[in-house]
Amino acid sequence: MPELPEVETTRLGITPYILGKTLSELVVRNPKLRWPVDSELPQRLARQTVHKIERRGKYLLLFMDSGCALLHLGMSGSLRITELDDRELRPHDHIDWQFTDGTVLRFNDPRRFGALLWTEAEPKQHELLRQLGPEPLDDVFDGDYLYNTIHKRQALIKTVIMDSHIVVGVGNIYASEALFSAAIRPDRAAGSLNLDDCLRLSASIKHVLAQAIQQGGTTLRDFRNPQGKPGYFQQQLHVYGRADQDCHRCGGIIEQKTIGQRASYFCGTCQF
DNA sequence: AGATTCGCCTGAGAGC
DNA sequence: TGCTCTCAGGCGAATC
Repeated sequence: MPELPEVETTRLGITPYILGKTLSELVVRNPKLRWPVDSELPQRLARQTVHKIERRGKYLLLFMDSGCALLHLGMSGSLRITELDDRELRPHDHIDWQFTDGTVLRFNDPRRFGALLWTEAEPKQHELLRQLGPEPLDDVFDGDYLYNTIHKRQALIKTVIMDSHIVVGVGNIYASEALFSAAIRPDRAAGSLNLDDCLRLSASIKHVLAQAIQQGGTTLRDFRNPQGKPGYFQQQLHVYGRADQDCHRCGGIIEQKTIGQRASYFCGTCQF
């Protein structure tokens, strides 16, 4: 389930293989993703070159000659690098980016919550990106920002830090981990956090995400980087998926609770 | 406006 | 073995 670190790992993984390369053909085997892939996209993209690959939140931005492709992995999507003579399609290999040198970027997405969109305008003005909050690793995301943004909110803090309008890229796994790291219970009202709480929490979010990127992301079931290697961050998860196990910090028992219809994990002893 | 719920999907795992 | 049921989850849309 790709969150920001997995998307960033993917970006870093594909960049050396496709940057500066020219697309010979975009093959769309199944256009039925979260939004249908524009049937004219293959024709439009043919012979265009990849000039830059950026990330905004969990969106990958592939800057081409006449516009920008927005790629979202949803929750089960992945990209892998292969070659044109690789005829062994796996189930759910929906899209191939075939480049003139024989390199293929292959998009696989069993649950089809992912997306491939195209914009010829400034991509950050795109409907889906315009509303997004700051990048968690940017300096503008800090304790002051967090406090000012959430101190009147009644919603639960875990729900709020997962809201992409507040800050992008914090999914279910890292939300639990960051709150553990900051010693804040996930079911506190966001507005009950004081400035010091917000300083710790913003720092924890940055720390957890940066660590996860460094480890190549988290592999729970099936995440692989574009070269097929798993991530290693799951080896240092403190609470996620550890219900009834002992707390690494205080020896208490990790609890599981549904918050905002999502499984949440925390230590009731050392998170307040 | 903010909070909450829904819907899109399929694979994995549990239970029978 | 094989069927059915439940759960997982990003996030926009719809609803309260």
